[in-house]
Amino acid sequence: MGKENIINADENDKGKKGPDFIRQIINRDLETGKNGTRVHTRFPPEPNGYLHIGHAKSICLNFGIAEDYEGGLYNLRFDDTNPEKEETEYVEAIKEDIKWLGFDWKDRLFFASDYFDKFYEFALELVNSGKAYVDSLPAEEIREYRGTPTKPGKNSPYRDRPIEENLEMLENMKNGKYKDGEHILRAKIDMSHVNMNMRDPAIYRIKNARHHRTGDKWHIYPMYDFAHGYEDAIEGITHSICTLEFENHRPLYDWFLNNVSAPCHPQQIEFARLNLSYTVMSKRLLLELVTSNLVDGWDDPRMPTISGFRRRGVTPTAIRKFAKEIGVSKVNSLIDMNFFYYIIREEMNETADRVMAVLDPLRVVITNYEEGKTEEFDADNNPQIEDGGTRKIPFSREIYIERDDFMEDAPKKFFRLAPGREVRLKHAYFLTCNDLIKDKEGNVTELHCTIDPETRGGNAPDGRKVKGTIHWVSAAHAIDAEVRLYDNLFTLEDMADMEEGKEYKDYLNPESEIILKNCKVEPSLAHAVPGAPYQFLRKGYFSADSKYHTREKPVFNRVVALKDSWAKLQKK
RNA sequence: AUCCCGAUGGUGUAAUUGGUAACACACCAGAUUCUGGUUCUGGCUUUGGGGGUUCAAGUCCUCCUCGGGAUGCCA
Repeated sequence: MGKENIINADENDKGKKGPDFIRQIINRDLETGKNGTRVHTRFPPEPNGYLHIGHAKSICLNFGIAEDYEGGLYNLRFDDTNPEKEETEYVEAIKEDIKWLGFDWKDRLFFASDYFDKFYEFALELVNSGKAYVDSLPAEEIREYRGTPTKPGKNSPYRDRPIEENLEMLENMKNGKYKDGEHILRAKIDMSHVNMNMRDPAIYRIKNARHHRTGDKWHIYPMYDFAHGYEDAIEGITHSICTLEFENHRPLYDWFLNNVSAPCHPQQIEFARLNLSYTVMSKRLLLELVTSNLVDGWDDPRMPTISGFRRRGVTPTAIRKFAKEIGVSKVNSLIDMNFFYYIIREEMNETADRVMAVLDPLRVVITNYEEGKTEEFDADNNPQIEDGGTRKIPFSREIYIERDDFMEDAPKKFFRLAPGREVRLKHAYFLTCNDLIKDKEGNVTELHCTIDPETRGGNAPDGRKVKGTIHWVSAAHAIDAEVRLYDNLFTLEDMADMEEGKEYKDYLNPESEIILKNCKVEPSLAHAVPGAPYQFLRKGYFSADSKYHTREKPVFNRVVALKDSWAKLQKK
């Protein structure tokens, strides 16, 4: 049974890639029967901020692993051991984001605070076996006593406090008899250990603070290192997957489990957290962006948060695909944001309905088209899908085209509209520009063009070709819309490379959000709902903004631009 | 400085665990196209350095170099 459960390259990834190093470890454990046939993981967020794409990687890893193995289980556990930083608001937001990603933890929602009583029993065990003591040194002195990586620390004068006294003081700590920081419970390990984490680490600190779930019951709160392994053990976690910065803490994780009567001993495995170019993944910085109103909340479409990407129009499947494709390793790496954009495009190319929207309108009068006349064309919704269906597009004498689809002095390589040149209006007619009208400043304000009636539907009976096809909307039928173009939040590829003396705000991209208020979109977009992807033909993938979009005042966000080889050519 | 971890093309991840270094992205060139999108074809570039074991090393050993982490009563 366990053997059949083992993931190999063939079934996991169509023979392309072998299992990642974590799944290899699990495969081995299954072979040796280390945990029987069980595979049980968890995602343990601290409810002190919103989830970002880096958390999504971790969720997809942890929960994805459990889903991969027959009978695998995964828990959602809030690691709420620090009452001063955590809030219920975040708990709800985190649950919503994970659900949206498509994971269902069923009845396995837990809180570290549910285990506070058990933690206390474990602490008593440690005290009773002489492996923990109450220290009364002030924080600064504890720091001094700890030494440095090159100099060993020295024992606290309170290190050999009698067990009975420790017990009594711990009880008093618990009951709120002391002020914050007055005493601390520490593990008695080794003050000269080469691993600083092992130099008598803190177990309980006094915080006379109200906890979002346990209220005023506790006056002491457990430290991460002490609590985390117990949380895992209590839940029967088999593989406790965390990020690289906890590698130095693994000996501690194991020490705490080894020195009490823990129900089992999960294995901690570390992987490299996600770094994405042109953005930051630090909760502190993201919180700062929000509180200083540099962005429009945690779900600003420029934010690398799950809720930000959701509002922008990214789909959960794209995020999951991304998480899978970037892989897992122990190397600190920087993923190119363009790779994420590629994943989004790859999906939306298949799923997004094509529509026409003119972002920067230029009026075109078709001088040989009857005034007041309207006709309709059938337009395919998605050429990638066989039965993608069609919709009607109205056409009339005055239309809008994209301003940069016209050039007065056009180079040879420019395949779009220019005086005397002919292009195709997508789905409609061939169009030739005859005249242009300018304002006093010399800006082109209107084009006078003619269509070839013979080319109705988009093809010429005489077989002549046009180099360019452009999109358009009928002026009389267009819907006014606001369109927001989003781009990278920061201008620096690797935000870890910030120059000294500068702060991350110095690298904010002023063009990360461009709001266009005079856009003209085709009538079918009247039914757009947030989350549904559209391809604005030749422009990019867009979705209605979940915060501001209304039927009366449409607002569309650009999820990602289309590849643009003309723009690339121009740069040369 | 000490300890821990890591190093495979421009980027990210593989390599049947000692047996032809591959997949994707990016980039370049061309073809196709009623989206300068998509699709297709071709090209480019890789095992950080020295030494060793072996018939055979990206993989094992050793030294070096470089990068990251660790000196919270944060997680």
